[in-house]
Amino acid sequence: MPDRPNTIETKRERAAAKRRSLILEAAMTCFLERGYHQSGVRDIAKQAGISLGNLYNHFPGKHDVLVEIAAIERAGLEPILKLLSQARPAKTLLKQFIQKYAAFVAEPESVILTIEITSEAIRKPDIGELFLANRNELVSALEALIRRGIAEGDFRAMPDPHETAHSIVELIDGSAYRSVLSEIAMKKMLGNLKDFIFAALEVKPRRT
Amino acid sequence: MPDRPNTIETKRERAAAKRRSLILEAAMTCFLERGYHQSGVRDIAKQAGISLGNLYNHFPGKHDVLVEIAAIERAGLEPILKLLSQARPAKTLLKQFIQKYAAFVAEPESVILTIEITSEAIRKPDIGELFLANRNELVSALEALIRRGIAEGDFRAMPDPHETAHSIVELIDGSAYRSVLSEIAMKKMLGNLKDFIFAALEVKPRRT
DNA sequence: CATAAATGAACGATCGTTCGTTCAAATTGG
DNA sequence: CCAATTTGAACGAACGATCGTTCATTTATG
Repeated sequence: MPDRPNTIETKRERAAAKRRSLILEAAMTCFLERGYHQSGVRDIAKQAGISLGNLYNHFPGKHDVLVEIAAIERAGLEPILKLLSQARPAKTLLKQFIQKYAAFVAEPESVILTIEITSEAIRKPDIGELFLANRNELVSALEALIRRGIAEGDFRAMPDPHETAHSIVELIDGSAYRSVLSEIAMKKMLGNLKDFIFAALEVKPRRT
Repeated sequence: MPDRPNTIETKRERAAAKRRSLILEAAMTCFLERGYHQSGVRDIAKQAGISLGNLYNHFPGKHDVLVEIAAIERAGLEPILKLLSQARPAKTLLKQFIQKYAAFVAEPESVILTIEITSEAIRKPDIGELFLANRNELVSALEALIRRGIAEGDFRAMPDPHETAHSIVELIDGSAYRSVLSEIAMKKMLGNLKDFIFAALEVKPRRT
């Protein structure tokens, strides 16, 4: 077989993909350590161990590196989305969701990257849309769980389960931010977080 | 009266103070429009209508301008803190707090500035401390209100009123962010916000 | 050998800050 | 009360550094 263009191409592509992910990891390190605007393209290239010019062979520009990183952040949510779609009791699932999601977003890396991305999202529409897409996917899954919980009598009837799902996510996010910025262990907040959320969701027995 | 040194001095000081607030306002405009790192010192000076060099007669550097702006943001919380210390029923006060605080933090200016300041606070300790000080003052006032509500039988006994106060503030903050970033009117979220918070706080009648 | 990958010098722009200078107003001395 | 002197606000050129990006060139590879 003299010509195997696809095989050859994938070989090259594999190498290129490896370089790309190398650059992305390096960029993530820089953004975490110094912040997006404080990190120069030279810093990223140096961290990745490649030349300045070569970085531009793999990415159109600095902005696109951040976009890709923002997209990667999304991947971390996959197992949590899977959890939400399981067919177990709503209460149990919600409890596990709170734990898992809290543990995920309370990682200092996650908090700092999210803040960095959010502040960039204000003026860069493509990043903003990516951010909202991720969020909506999570909220929709949580909303479905809540609706199921209501139907099964585990949760009270509430005016707008979609908004409630948003509230729950924002509550956990807020706690995660605080745990990182104030250097308080997320573990210490989890108990109260669960108490607060379940108190807001659970059915209230009628007075006789 | 030949010599009135203090009067004269205050005259100068008044002028200087006026310039300072002029610069701060200009800087705020720039930071809102372009973001902190995208705003050059020249932009701020031009916006303020003064020269580049003169700005450095009034502020040691760009960083200090942001610090001052972060401190000013705090002033907006004053009326809300006052509200919380009133001697009215806890439920009524909490309802009013949610409305007022939500209206305040859902201003696009407030959201954008807060994100800008937060992202800077990660790596600038002085800004971080200022941010936390503001937050703690608000949370403590809210905690006192909650404790009063519990004592008066309006709210349920909860494991940690301090954490609950944090949760409430973070919940409103999160909604405010979303209302600005997703361009949804805060008004539309207020109903569900109140429902969620009160469901989490209110006493649950015992089953007979 | 042709093609892609990798390099780092170079570009123009802009960054935050410093500098010497100007000048009007305040203070002092006579 | 006027003249001499001190003060500090205002200015913008200049500094060195760094920014993101481009490009001609070299190196490696299929």
